[in-house]
Amino acid sequence: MPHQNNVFKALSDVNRRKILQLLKERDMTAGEIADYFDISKPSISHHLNLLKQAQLVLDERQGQNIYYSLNTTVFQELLSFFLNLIDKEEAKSNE
Amino acid sequence: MPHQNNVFKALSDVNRRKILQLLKERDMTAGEIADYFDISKPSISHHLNLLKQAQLVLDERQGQNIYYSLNTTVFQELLSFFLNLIDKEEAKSNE
DNA sequence: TGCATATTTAGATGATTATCTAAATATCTA
DNA sequence: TAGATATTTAGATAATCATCTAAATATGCA
Repeated sequence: MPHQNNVFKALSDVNRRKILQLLKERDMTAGEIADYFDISKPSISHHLNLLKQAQLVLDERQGQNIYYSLNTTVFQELLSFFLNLIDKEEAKSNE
Repeated sequence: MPHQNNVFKALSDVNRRKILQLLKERDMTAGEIADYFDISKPSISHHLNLLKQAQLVLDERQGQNIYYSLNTTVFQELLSFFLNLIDKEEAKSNE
């Protein structure tokens, strides 16, 4: 159960959202991910760490590489957040 | 069509998310909203402005008051963002 | 063991951001 | 029009954050 604030903070950076989009297609190593960006590897590592703290991604070492993948569990929570806002709104307009 | 980055930045602050939760229940004036917080009115005004730029809220002046309300249109976009991530993930696991 | 590769950690720096107080603007009403 | 109320704007400050380089850690392999 990640702190909701961590999740939204993690999503507030365009590079981190781009990482999520990449991982949507397939699991990737930190190095592979870094190749898609113009920023340094330590910066990518920093972003991956924030995504990990938010539990938006999972990591698993395989030899020298660390593979990152999406953790969709937390996305379910996010969906609930937004659906809740919208549902209440619709309920209100039906009053 | 707000810039996606504005939307996520707007959601990245706990006070702004709390404002959205308040507006979920009913439309409120800037002053009424401020009463729910320990921070100054100018700070609340700043947060409302960011939410407005992200088009997450709408504002309408009525006399001396300015009423704020949720704008659910943009939430639909956000839902699409997350549903898209989850859908692709499920597609991948069905391969 | 020693070297190469992959990744992270440490520490510094510049940019962005949340917050404040003071002042300005808008509206209402006597 | 003058004073009161509601809200925003301006400008300053402290905290947070994204980024960098250099160094440390982890693993694989000859």
